[in-house]
Amino acid sequence: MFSRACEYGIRACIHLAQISKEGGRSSLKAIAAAIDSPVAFTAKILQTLAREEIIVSVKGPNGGYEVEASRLDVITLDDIVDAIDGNSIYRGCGLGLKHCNAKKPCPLHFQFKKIRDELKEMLQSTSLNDVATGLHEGLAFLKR
Amino acid sequence: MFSRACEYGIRACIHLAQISKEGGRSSLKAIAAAIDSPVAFTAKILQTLAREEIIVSVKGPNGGYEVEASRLDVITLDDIVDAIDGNSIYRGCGLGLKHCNAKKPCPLHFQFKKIRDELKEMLQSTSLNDVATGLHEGLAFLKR
DNA sequence: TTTATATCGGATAAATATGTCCGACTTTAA
DNA sequence: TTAAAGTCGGACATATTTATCCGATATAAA
Ligand code: FES
Ligand code: FES
Repeated sequence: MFSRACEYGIRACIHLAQISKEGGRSSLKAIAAAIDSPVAFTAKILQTLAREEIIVSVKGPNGGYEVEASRLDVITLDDIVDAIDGNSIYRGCGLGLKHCNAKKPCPLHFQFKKIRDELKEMLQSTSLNDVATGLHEGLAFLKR
Repeated sequence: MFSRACEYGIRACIHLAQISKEGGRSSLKAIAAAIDSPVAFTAKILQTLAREEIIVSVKGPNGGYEVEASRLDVITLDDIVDAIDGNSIYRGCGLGLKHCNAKKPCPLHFQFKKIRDELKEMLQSTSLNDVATGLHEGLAFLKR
């Protein structure tokens, strides 16, 4: 579905959302530990997310990463996926034709479209705030 | 969604379904041309599909590959995906946790499950016969 | 001003997926 | 019986993704 980088990115953002909600901040190491991901690789992904202005990086002692509390409701999963994996989920064809194209569809175009639209809707309508809640209550997990 | 190999595999099977329906047979070269895929790589995939008894390989002159006409209704897209990509679409977690597990779900488990179940239903309920029809009528394409 | 703590970013390495090559084998038809 | 057409499968090559390393840079606190 998503690249590994994107999976780490989403998990990192969810973790950060939870921390940021309480006014906190999380360092690279802490994030990697929280989501059980390779530290250096996670750093790259966080840099990308910071460049795309989804998260904020703070250098120096007591530094780390955070999400602006006021934007927790605004940032959606789709923003994260788009920043890391681009729009290939939407533009790509399920059978690997150059681009998905309803004018010259692959034999599964309409079946794929239905599912993809649902995925799109889900990603676009789910904010970081939405998803950080269950986590805090111990109902969901970012590592196992 | 699927690996490239799986995309080629599905496209090859759809092409073969169309040919086999008319009692024909298609050679490796012809298949690769029909679905616009690299010949040698396609050979590997067809070998896998033949080993899994989804398609039949016929050696020698006038040989090639075919699908038993009587099984066109029985073989589903899910069979093909399973033969090439395995069950990772179903067993894997959307956020990359070891396995999808409702007892200790990731924060997006229920959202993912819904979409995945729909995909599963689609793949399991679509036979080669279903999908080869529109193709024959020029309503769908295997390359572009 | 110094020191410790962090991120930044470029180079590199390892792993996986994709793609190629070629000799061996099988089968049909001449 | 021989030649041609085709698949089989192992070894090899390339591309992409994932992961690591390390020096440079920024910043807060002592
Ligand atoms: S053309 Fe294949 S999914 Fe749209
Ligand atoms: S646990 Fe993540 S999708 Fe089920």
